[in-house]
Amino acid sequence: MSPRPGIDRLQLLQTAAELADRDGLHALTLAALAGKLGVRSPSLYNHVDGLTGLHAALTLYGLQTLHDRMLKSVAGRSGEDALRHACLSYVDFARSHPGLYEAALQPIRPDQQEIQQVGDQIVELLLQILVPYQLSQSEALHTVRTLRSLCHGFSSLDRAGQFALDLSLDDSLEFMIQIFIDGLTLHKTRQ
Amino acid sequence: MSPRPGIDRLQLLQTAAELADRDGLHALTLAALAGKLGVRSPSLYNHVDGLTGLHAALTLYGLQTLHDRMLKSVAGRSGEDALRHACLSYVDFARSHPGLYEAALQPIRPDQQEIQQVGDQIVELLLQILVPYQLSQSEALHTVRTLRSLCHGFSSLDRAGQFALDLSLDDSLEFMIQIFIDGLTLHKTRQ
DNA sequence: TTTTTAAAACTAATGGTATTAGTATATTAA
DNA sequence: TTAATATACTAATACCATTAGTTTTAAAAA
Repeated sequence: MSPRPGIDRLQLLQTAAELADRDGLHALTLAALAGKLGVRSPSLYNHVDGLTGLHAALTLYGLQTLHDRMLKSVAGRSGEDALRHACLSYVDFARSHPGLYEAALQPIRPDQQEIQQVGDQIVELLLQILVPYQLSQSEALHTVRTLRSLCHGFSSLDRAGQFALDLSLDDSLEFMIQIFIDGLTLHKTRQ
Repeated sequence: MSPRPGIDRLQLLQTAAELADRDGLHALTLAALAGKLGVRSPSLYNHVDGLTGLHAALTLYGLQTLHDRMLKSVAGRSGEDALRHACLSYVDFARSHPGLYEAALQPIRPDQQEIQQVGDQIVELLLQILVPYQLSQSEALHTVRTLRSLCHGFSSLDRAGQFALDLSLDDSLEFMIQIFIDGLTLHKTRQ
């Protein structure tokens, strides 16, 4: 045990995520976080390495949460069903935790290995789902990039208010997943 | 003519874009921009409405530039060829102007009509390209959302360093576009 | 040519932010 | 009861956006 309890790290991350979800990642300041935790800003430096460190911690926390959600949503499913639910859980997470999701996809530096690892876990989860499609290794990786682009692009554009038209978002999502699955199926049968 | 020339607005936007491209949008401060323009920060308030106004101006400028690039790249092309080049020019713009592109896709408020309009122009350009596919109106709009999600997601993940693996980005992009075209083709033939 | 005018530049000042240095405190372990 | 140490604190600095008020400058009017 520590000589003084201090702030719980998980509580710090959850509070930071709350602020980011409510007001946007840009509004997550050390001052605001400290205020909500009932502490002075400099005290936070005992737990995170400044604002940059807080962002990095949130990136990791967000990716871990995203991976967890996706993992649970595809448990017991396979094939198209798994693919569909992987996308749905991805988009659902981004929609329900916009600030944390934004933090999760902040640019990462090559030396941030722990973050890289969680990203790799997500890639491997998707690769696992794609096994039934019997793709070559490079094809599978291209497919994962396509899947991630689709889910991230949709989530990101939605949050940015770029889908302003009066047209169901859920229908669009179902449509695009189907286009992807059809494209992949056609690609496979052509070989 | 004005009673005093002052800073050229286009030059202001270009300089701001340069800074954003080089150091990231978050590093574009009024202080930095003023410094590069050889002027004091408060003077910028004669040209833009603070940092928020600068961001809004960059959003518009970025979207206009993106639309212009796409328009030129699909001139004289049609069908799959046009579709492919629309995606390629989109991703190319995002890659070569990361800061300006990031600004272009900042969240927009409903009252920013001029920005909305340019966004609509991009949507209409894509709808035009999709005419040969004879889609219903709602299908066409879902398709445009899919296209934009793919292009934005790919560009955004690329910039964020999420495509770390040693695998050709250009190959992934070509693969992704082909999956989309195949999926759309299959969707059409099924009706 | 001289005067007027208005936009654009400036200085000065304020408040908010991150960050660092150094000090006080509280809790565990000896 | 005391010593050690992680944590929180205050104080201070530097940078930033922003506002208010003043000065400058170039074009238009006289």
